[in-house]
Amino acid sequence: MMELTRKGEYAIRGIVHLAGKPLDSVCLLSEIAAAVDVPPTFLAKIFQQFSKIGLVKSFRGTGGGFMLGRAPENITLLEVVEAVEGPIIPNRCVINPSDCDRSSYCNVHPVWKQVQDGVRGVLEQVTLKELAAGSSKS
Amino acid sequence: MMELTRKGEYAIRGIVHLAGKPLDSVCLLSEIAAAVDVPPTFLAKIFQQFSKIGLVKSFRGTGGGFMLGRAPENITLLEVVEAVEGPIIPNRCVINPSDCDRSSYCNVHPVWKQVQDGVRGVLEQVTLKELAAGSSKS
DNA sequence: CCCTAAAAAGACATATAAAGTCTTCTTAGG
DNA sequence: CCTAAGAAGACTTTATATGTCTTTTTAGGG
Ligand code: SF4
Ligand code: SF4
Repeated sequence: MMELTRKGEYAIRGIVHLAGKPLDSVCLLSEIAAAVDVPPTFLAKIFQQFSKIGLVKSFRGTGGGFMLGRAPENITLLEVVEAVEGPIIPNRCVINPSDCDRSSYCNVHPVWKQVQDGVRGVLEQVTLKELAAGSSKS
Repeated sequence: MMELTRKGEYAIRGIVHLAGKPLDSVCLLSEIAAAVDVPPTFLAKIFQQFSKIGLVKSFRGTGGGFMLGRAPENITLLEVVEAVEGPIIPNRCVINPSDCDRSSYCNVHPVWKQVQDGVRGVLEQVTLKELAAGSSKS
């Protein structure tokens, strides 16, 4: 359980690859897709999501492509994951306690909050800069 | 992401209910299902899984039913969850690094191990005894 | 102005997994 | 041998994951 989807995995690979590039260099989607071994059409969808929330900047037309929206040290893995997978929710009652009648007295409920905080805490400590370290090719 | 399935949620509810009963009392599946608001046929499947690994003991025929396999303070939430949901795997490379060519140099890989350990750590600290506290009726 | 290169958008298709049901079989007590 | 349970497995339905395809928009260059 608790498994990251392919989409999430691809998203991370893609943006980490971008983070390994020099800042302000525009990168073709096709180039990224090939480098990280992801179906280009699928990665396109993912980068569109990134673009909407500003995690990456996109440029259309000739000479277009993608670049990182912010400095890699200011983008956390948590942001990336939540951008494409949605919030970290170990159980639905965590985000919406009224979903479950039992939430008011349930002893399990707080455990899921603890799990959520734990996972978020780990992912929040990791930045794209660290993740890209060592994989910078030109 | 990271969401527990209904099956997992039901499993917890069911076994916690059982843990709230006096030890050595046999409990009907139908009674449990009604008490925790789960489709009886579905809960049956879940308890069969529990039974196979000894988390609960089952008795067939007239006067049959289920009872907890061990004392509730010796059963952790982690065991219950993993019994029905399988191991906690934030990403497939965690359980089988050879799945991914990149695992040898990937900087993301260790983060998922950290997440895994974190989640397991939380769930391992919680026992059925604590979860059942306060919900003992008869 | 037109042609081409690129991303954006949305409809579509397929595969897998989750969620639940149904039927038949086995076991045990009375 | 009849009835009350759980065991087992096939089956169905629904939702999600994993893509693909087509069309549109945007931008640069001749
Ligand atoms: S029973 Fe408890 S853990 Fe389960 S959904 Fe309700 S509040 Fe959450
Ligand atoms: S790229 Fe890294 S995180 Fe992703 S599957 Fe491979 S080893 Fe795991």
